[in-house]
Amino acid sequence: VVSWSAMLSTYAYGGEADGAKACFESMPQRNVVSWNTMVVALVGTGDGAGQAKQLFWRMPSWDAVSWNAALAVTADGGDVSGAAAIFENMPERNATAWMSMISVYAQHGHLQGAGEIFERMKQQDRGCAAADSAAAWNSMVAAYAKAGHAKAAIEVFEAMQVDGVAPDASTFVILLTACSHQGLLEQCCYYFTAMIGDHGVTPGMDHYSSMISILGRAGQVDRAAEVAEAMPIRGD
RNA sequence: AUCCUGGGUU
Repeated sequence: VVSWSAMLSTYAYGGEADGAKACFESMPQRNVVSWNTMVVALVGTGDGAGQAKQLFWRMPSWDAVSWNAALAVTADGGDVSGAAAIFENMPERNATAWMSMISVYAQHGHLQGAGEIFERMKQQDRGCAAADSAAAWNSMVAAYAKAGHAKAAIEVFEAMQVDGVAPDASTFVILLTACSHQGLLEQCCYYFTAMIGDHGVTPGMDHYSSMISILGRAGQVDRAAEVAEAMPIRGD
């Protein structure tokens, strides 16, 4: 079952819905992972969302991954309230569910909804993986960043540290680009430096390219070149 | 083996 499911996900990855279907149907046995993989495989093909939803409801049983997949499919169709309904009716909410729901709201500009989910997560899930993970906070930082509220994003960034959660590499990618979109050049440089010095995060290609593009847009070609020089590896 | 956070382009 594991190898068949692995094969199935290979089809899914390549966007080959037909191959995935054939594979799914010829499997000797299917478990919940196979079903989940198939549901995801259908997404992004023609009327895939509808088919994925149908398949989802035909599943013999669901796990947390299944529900999250259904949530994602619904949200991709732009159906925010539908996604919210699935979220509310999920038997179990893992870290992924919380983060997905936050980002669904954020992507549709519903900052308040995102904030409410975030608060609920912190209350219901404290001590568990979700609320303590940088990723969960990242989705909230990103929510504000996306809305163009760099200042609020920075506040969340600071709040996470007060809560004892260490920002990770992704946090800084979000933060740097949020500042750049707001034209907060000096803040970018500040956080880039702090990231390395105070947080012990090694800058990756993502961070370098953010910095270079920010500096470039600000006309600071010399500083952009300096950053590029400092890269340990050759860039793209 | 399957869902999920985050940037640049859309």
